[in-house]
Amino acid sequence: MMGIRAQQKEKTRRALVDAAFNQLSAERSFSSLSLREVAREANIAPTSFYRHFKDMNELGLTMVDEGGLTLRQMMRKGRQRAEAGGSVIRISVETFMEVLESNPNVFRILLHERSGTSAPFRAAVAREIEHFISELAHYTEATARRSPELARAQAEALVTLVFNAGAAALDMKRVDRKILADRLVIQLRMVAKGAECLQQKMENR
Amino acid sequence: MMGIRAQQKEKTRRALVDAAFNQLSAERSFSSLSLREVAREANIAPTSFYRHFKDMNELGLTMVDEGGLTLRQMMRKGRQRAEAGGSVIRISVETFMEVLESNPNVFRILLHERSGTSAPFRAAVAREIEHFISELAHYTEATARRSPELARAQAEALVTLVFNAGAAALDMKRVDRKILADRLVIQLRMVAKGAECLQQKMENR
DNA sequence: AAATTGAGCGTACATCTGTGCGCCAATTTA
DNA sequence: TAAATTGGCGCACAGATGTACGCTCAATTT
Repeated sequence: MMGIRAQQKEKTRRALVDAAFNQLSAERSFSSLSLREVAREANIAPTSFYRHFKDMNELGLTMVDEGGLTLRQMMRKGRQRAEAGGSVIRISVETFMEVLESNPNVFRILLHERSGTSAPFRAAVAREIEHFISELAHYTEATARRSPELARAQAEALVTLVFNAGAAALDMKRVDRKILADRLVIQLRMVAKGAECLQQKMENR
Repeated sequence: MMGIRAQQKEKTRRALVDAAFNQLSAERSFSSLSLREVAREANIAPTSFYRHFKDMNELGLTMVDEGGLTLRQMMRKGRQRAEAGGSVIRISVETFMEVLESNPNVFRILLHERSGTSAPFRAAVAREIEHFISELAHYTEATARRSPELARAQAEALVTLVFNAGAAALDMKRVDRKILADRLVIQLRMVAKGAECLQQKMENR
């Protein structure tokens, strides 16, 4: 059991993380947040921030980690739905868009810091996305008898397209998001179909 | 003819733009530059900055415009080379990587501000990239008899993959860039081949 | 030759930032 | 019950930032 003291600490720590997430938006990136702003939003004194995080970077990396968690939950959800049958691509895109919509700021930090100015951040995001890619590559390799290299290239392309669409979808209204999602499905099918063709071509010689 | 006075003005204006470009790096984005830093690097007083730009945003948009110019020059160069024959995809990727290598900071601002926090910036970059996409879509529509919708989706996918690879290539050594470029070529072929298949499928019913 | 213009500078100011220091009060430990 | 720990606070400071204002002086116009 957690002492009343540790509970309170955990509570304000969450308040800090939540405050940071809540300040994110289309026009506000994590790196543009100041320690004081976050502390203000969390209703603590600026100096109290240090009781929880060494600096803003540490807070940010914590947030990226939570993003990774969301990503993995999303994968699980997608896999469950796919088991019920239907177009894997379509189901995956739908799942992605749903999760994106209910956790916009989690994706904001992932998508933005992926190409941000902090090497540790980029590495952390890359690591999370790498999960995605390798899992996908493994799946394709197994179910479609794809060669490892081709499976890898295919998975990368798919993930690139999905995340890119995600970044674009973040600031769209529902209607436009639907159009985007439909186009994304087509693009993913292109990659899948094309990979299949390339695979056959390689086998026939 | 330009008076000696206008010449001098143009000269320090360029100094400002160049100073800003030169400060960009993997760990330094445009939005993290301060007016004073840029002025310092350009060897002018901070307040003199205003003789040339209303604020940092205006400077940034100027830089994005120059980026658009670079992009269009790249397209021309690629088209010329492609006329000589050979794999269009491979030639395009090679051209892209060359231009990327010799103008890293031009691409930095394009690639970063594409998903940045300033709506005007995002719009400006999107406009430049849209050139790319529509030109490519038109080309595919004409030479491969692709339907407009499919051509558009295909072009978008291609451009997404290319620019994404470009962002990743920016901070790589030459060797890794080569590997990346080869994989990119494969991915682009997937899209091209897949689009072809989808097109045929649509026609056969 | 005289008057006007304008690029560039220095000073100044209000505002914001991160963070060191010492205190308090409540919880935890001894 | 006494002592130690620690989350949270206020104060204070140095440094950086954007920008308003007014000056200078060379180029340009009249």
